[in-house]
Amino acid sequence: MNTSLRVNEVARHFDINANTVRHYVRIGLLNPPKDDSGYHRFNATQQQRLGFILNARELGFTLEDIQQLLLDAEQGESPCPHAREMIELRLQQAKEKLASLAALVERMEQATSAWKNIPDCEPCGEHICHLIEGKHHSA
Amino acid sequence: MNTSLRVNEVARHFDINANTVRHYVRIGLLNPPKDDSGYHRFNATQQQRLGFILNARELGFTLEDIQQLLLDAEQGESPCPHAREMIELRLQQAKEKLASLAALVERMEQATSAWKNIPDCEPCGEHICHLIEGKHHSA
DNA sequence: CTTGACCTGCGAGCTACTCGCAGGTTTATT
DNA sequence: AATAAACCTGCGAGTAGCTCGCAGGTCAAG
Repeated sequence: MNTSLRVNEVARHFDINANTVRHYVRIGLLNPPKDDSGYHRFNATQQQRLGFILNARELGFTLEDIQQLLLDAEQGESPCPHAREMIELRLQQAKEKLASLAALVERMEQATSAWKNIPDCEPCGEHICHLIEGKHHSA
Repeated sequence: MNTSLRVNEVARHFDINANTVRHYVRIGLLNPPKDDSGYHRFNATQQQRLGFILNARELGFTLEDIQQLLLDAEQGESPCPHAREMIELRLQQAKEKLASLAALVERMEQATSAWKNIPDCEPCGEHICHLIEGKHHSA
């Protein structure tokens, strides 16, 4: 666990894209020191940080949220209160998104179903595509 | 219907943000001619186009999809075959997104529920946030 | 000492807007 | 007619979270 990995190695270890790791470094979520060749080196602390980031991401936190939690911990404060607040907000947002996405799927299914009984339109200059412009999804 | 509206007027008419209209102009979805003062003017054709765009958007087509459909119609071909193909793909993608989002909401709800019985952690240097790093969401 | 495989950080691009801004247009007031 | 205020314009840049491409650096083998 005291090994110091390079970007590609740590990415393989966590089974993620190396570019994702580079992205987290770029935006400051990770701060791996550089070696003599100028390559980023991920020690145990940075590896733990990355593990934390991936866990938090799985729970719907944004990268900015995660940055805040890491900052809390660095400054010796418990990140838990923030985590509890944040997940409540993110959960609510996720539910809203879920609802609107479900509504979209519903609209799409109704449209495809209705389109089965409608022939293709010939371009007549009056409409662009009567399938899409039709009234069948406004009722 | 033969009125020629400016950006803000047409936006109000369709109840959308004027910047959205400008965006569509910028990416070429709309091609309103300019008047003597250099302002975009939306005639009946452009207004119909915008209406079509909004309808298609409601059905889950991407702006690129919509561009293709408009191109079909401009070239005198029926856009319907493309529309049928596209909506099938977009529907499938929307369903996948819906499933993963539902799974996320499920994980978040389980986590918040589990966290109710766990006190805040004090920073001890061993972990970053035991709520997030805990095993309760990997089981 | 050179070939080649592998790796690096960084710039730019992706979706569909949304915001801010310098500056042009129009209208009301002096 | 001049001017100030209100309104509107197009365009540059920013948003989330990656993902890709690329010029160039590193390193072991021959």
